[in-house]
Amino acid sequence: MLSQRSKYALRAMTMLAAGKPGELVLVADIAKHRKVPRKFLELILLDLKKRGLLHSKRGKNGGYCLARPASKITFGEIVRITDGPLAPLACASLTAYRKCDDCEDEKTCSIRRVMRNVRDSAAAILDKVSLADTASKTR
Amino acid sequence: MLSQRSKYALRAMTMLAAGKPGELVLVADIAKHRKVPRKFLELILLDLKKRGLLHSKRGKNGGYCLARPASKITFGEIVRITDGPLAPLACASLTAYRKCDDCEDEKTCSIRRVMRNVRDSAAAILDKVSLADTASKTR
DNA sequence: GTATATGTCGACTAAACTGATCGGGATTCA
DNA sequence: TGAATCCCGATCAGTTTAGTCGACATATAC
Repeated sequence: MLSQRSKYALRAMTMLAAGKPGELVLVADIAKHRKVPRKFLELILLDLKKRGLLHSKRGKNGGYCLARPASKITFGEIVRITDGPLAPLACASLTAYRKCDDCEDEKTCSIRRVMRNVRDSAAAILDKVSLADTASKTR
Repeated sequence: MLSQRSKYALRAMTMLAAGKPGELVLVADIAKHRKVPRKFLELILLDLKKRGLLHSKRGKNGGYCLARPASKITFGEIVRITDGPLAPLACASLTAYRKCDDCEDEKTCSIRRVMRNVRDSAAAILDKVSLADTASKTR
């Protein structure tokens, strides 16, 4: 299950995708419209910014906007940033591979094989769906 | 990502599936061969038993065995017992549906729609793969 | 320059969860 | 009886999660 963090991130991003590209939106506005605790949202947006998904401007009339066109930001990216790898097992992850501690033979591990399939099918969806695919329906 | 619990459960179950049907196996043996902390494994097996996946016998010459043919026990069942619903969001779950707190219109929620697809594709795999599919390769 | 709005950031907290251990109880068999 | 074995409640340390607080940096408007 996705963390609250991830859910909030997705909500915020779909809201930004629904507006005009480049238009700055206040953290407070996102928090209000998407029902996200304000201060918590700040942390999440900051993180998304550091990972290159958002731009921000400080000071008066500041705010956040998408760093790229909505069509170039996928659900997969957002989820990986806020929740970590998609794969159910680290040894089945592409973006965050790590060898199992106790598994001798990765090649023949049927658990890994199955989980790799799960990962692949999740990635096939999440890495294809972009914020643009949701923008029209979200407002 | 799957919890350690789930990983241990899957390892234990594949081991039981690899043996003769109905043959009793000691917790201690599973713990040893699958490198799972013994006491922790007891809890997990007990849980799987309560949910109808395992049979056990107490006392001398006791042990655990699968409660059904390996072909009738799926990865999906095991994961749901040890890790909860497959869906990334409760509102996208079939077996553990719960309405989103803050989502007004489920019908048009694009986040939900995407996550429902992810759930469906994961379930399509995990509910189809059974322990029998792994048994031959696991020994 | 000053005031003010706004993002930035580190520290902090309470609660829940995770992974695991301990000690003993109940049951079965020989 | 006694050894083997599953059953079970209590406990625990560490991590994660969700969220708050307060101060600071920066930009704009005046």
